[in-house]
Amino acid sequence: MAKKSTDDDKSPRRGRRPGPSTTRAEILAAARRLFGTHGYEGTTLRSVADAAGVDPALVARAHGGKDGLFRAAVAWPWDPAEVVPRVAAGPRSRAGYRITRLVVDTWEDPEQRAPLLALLRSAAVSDIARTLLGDFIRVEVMVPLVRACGFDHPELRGALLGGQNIGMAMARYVLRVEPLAGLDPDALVEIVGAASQRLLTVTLEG
Amino acid sequence: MAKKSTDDDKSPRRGRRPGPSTTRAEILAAARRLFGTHGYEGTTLRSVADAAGVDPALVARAHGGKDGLFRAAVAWPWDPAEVVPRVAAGPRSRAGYRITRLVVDTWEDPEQRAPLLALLRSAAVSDIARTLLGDFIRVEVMVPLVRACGFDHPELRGALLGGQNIGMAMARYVLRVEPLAGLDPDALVEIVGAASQRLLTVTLEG
DNA sequence: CCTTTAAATCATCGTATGATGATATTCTGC
DNA sequence: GCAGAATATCATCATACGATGATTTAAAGG
Repeated sequence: MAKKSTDDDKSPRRGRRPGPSTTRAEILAAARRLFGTHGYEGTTLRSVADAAGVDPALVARAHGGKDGLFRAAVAWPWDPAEVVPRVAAGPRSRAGYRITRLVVDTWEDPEQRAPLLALLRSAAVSDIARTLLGDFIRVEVMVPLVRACGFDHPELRGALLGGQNIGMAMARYVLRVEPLAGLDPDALVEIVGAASQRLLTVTLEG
Repeated sequence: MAKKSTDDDKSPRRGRRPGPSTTRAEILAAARRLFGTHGYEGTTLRSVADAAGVDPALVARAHGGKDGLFRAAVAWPWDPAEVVPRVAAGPRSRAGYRITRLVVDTWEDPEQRAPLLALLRSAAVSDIARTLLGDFIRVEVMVPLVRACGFDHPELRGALLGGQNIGMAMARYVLRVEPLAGLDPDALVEIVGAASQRLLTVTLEG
């Protein structure tokens, strides 16, 4: 059936394509989508290749193997060094709401949701994901945020806040439990923000 | 190390063993351990066979394939029909604490922790796990508990509570973020219980 | 007893996965 | 304009996985 390659081509022609190449970025985008949907183990290099419309070997090499591809796919969407001081600024009595707002806004942006989902979905099996998630709480965002807001026991409160947000994300975006999954983001911030505020201010013995 | 045996090494002898067989239960125990450590995809039937000291084919068949083995491994450790009314009994002002106590007690029992870990670690990739976890919130425990305690919006509050507890478990038992991971269980109940109580009593518009 | 059923291993089968060497094409620096 | 780096596919490779048919041994039931 395939004769002349008028346009019904089936053979993608062997070497490099003319013009500037955006393939690496497309591979990354496809990987982000698939890692976010199926997690680390559930995503194969071949499925990424399919989604990106390229040869599997290219996917395997372009970012340095599957691990490298995953690392690149879950790179943090914003810079904590910039975000933490900005969110910490403001009245302490609303700090829980501001932190929750940050988390919910990030999740609600479809662009940023994929890497977070990938991280969450892979925390079970991938040491990389587990380390990144742990650092998100301990080192990058949660604990520094609590500390910057001037609350005591920043490590414990940061861990509690991190858990709170991870659980909310699991229920809303992974398990999709209704009516939580369909709840208006502002209402969600209101509710979870109040709970977070309590975690920040409740007295801790010791 | 090895028991004294005349034919001391390699050949496990072909057919059924004399005496009553506990192998099915041992396979299940090994599976629970491994699913809890590595999740669904990260656990292979061969690794379970190794851990149980048994032929892989036996593992594959004994509980009806990998799916059947997983289902058996994460069977719920207690009967919701008995537990829900018991926890619901008592003053509403302490309901959040009692619910948290139930969850923490379950997680702190090493026997019961493995299946919960397996569920949590596999929620990303396994439809079975996702369904079971969702039903835990929606149908079996959380929502019924909120309803039995007589609070309004039981679906939403149950989902929020479920998320709260899942997040706490992720941070404490999967990511093992300190000092949350090392926190005394009673102190944990005190803190998370307060947050849960708030989720039960905060006013929800609509 | 003797037949049936359950328990256990062995030997594969088909498939999928991540990786890599080989090769073809295009772009870039000099 | 040409050497070399960057892009892209093709063709495999070794490995690992879950499943299953075949066979052997022990228990159970009449």
